[in-house]
Amino acid sequence: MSVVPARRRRVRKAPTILDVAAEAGVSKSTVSNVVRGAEVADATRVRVLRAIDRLGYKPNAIARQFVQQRTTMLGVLVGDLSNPYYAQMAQVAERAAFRCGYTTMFCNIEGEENIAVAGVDSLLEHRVAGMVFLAYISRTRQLENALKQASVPIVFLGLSEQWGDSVGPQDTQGGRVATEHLLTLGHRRIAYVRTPLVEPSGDRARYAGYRAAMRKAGATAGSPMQWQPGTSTVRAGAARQDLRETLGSPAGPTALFVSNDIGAIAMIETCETLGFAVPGDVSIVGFDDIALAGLHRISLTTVAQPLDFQAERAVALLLERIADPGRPSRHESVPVELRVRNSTGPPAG
Amino acid sequence: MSVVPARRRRVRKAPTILDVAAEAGVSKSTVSNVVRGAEVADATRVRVLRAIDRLGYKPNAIARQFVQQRTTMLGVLVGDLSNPYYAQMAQVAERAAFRCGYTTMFCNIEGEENIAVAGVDSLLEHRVAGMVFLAYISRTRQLENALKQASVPIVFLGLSEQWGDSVGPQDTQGGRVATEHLLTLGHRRIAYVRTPLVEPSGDRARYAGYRAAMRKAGATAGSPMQWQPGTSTVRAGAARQDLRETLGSPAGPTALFVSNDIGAIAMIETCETLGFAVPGDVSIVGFDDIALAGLHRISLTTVAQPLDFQAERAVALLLERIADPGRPSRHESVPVELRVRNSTGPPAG
DNA sequence: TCATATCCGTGGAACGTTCCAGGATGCGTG
DNA sequence: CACGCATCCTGGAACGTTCCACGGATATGA
Repeated sequence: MSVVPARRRRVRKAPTILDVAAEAGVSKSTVSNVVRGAEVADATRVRVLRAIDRLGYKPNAIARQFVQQRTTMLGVLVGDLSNPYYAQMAQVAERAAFRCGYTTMFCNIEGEENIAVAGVDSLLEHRVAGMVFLAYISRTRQLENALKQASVPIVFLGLSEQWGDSVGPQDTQGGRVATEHLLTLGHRRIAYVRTPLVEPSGDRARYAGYRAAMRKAGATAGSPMQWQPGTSTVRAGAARQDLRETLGSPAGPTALFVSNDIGAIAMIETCETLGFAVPGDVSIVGFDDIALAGLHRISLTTVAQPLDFQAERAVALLLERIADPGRPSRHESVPVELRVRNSTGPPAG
Repeated sequence: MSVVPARRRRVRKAPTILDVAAEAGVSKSTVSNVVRGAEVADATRVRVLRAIDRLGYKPNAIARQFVQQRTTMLGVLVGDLSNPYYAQMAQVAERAAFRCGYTTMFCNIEGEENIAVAGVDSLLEHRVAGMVFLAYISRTRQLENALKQASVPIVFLGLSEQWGDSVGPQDTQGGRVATEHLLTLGHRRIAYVRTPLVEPSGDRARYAGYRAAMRKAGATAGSPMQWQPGTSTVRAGAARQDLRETLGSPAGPTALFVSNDIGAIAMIETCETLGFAVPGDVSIVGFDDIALAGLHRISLTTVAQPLDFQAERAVALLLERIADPGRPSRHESVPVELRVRNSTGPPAG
């Protein structure tokens, strides 16, 4: 009876570097060197590679990450994957990361803070090398703390942020050109419509652009109308208004600037359901230029922001910071561009 | 001068279980027990929890996974996140996995086999506990091998497969009801249009349903028309045809059954660009019922498959198999339902 | 021939956790 | 008091890799 405790048996245990070493008749270090692409004499290398092939060895990334005390995983906190705005950025970010040898862990936060906090925790427990924050959630104290206490780099994508790195569109400029487009068409009563689907700071900047353009043209800027897609009432300040009445009244807006495309498309739907033609009775401008906006049937005039480019930059910034954590934080804002389509036209009458 | 090699120093090293143990005055095992929720006397537990809080300790999932020789990560191979069909399923799958304590690693394969193979490799190196295959790529030998050699469970989502588990829609039934709908409207010349955006086996089944319905009604089923969205030519067998001529000819189809919604919506665009009204000149039916199809401006008649339900089931099947690898493989096909909207109507004349 | 340099390969420590056998303590019972 | 038992905690081994200092050949130069 052996005193040595039997090695726990497993079904079809995956071969390790030691199995390969034995098979090839070299030390584990040599196998490690081959796998990592370090200098090894050619003859030895092929011997090892053959052994790897015979055994079907796959390096254990978990063990590697464990010993190296760092991972090649990025975490992505994404607001809502079924929203094409996020989906597209998420996709590009994943591709960019993969190209650089990083895998990507996603966490859908669905606009809920507690999920977001749990997601951050989970990502940190998995020791991701960095995080991409790609969400519109209005960050409360708890989430803010969770993010700030995280000892890993964070890049904010689609918005600019005081701390960490960030990549976002030129929101103010975008708000301005959208509004100027409507003014040029002859509109004077233009409303700014805010939906919950946009990040608060970006929203404020877009509104600021709108205000600036209105003021410059001598038109009166209204306060933002809050709108929840799917409903037909809006809130302006404390007052609730019925959308049908608002648009139907003689003093009502002839054009709407909705702060994001998903909201703008939903607004087109709602307006038409209420019997207002777009752009005949009301012109609508969006923001983002998601793929959907370009469909003929939709044809939304919008402010295009280069989603792919931003996602690429975000990953690039993140990797730079991972490589050099001491680097001062960077904030990139990328130019936007008006895309005129068929949801806007001159005001009626 | 000390002979003992100095422990490599790191900036702000994350606290480990040992730091917590020292802080709380207990052994590392006790801390481990607290963290894992094992039985620990209440007094000790609070002492440990306080220490955890003071130090800001976060369990190291990498180390845990390493010692346990298994992870709580699922890999998802997704065809194309910017396609809402996948995005929605991916989102639901991620949520379901997260609820069960699993994190999700995504890999966008973008329809390219070599990316898919590299992605599978990467997921396996990270020792994911299982994989969800959510893509339309036609699997060539190499990818097929990579998947089969993977020693982890795989579930195919959105398609049925001979091996592994799978969850998919009742494709044949769906093809039948879509076709019957058009027949009922009075169409006799109905074409089946295949785009590269659908998984081959699902496509074949939908076509089979179409054929069956046509035969039963005494109409002649054509061979599938291959169509690449964005172009205006189709291939039927070996022959290339111009879409404008095809639809314009007196013997041309009065209705199209496109095998997926993204393709169907693109087809509406193309038809209208070519001057054919939908549904006036040509009726179009899709398959999937993505959110987009329900927009007023699109209003696509389509075969609805419960995407959320399928994604949930796929994760459930995967976790069951992870828990019991010996379980016989399961294939679930879920019922579909015709959703009649405004892209179909009686044939012209 | 010896010293030195170069080239390749090796062995051991370390990473942070889990798991398990067993130790310490306290309590009830014969 | 001795013993058994329950309760609670502990220490060590193991996981698969990387990294580093070192070792043994072989070549080079004096």
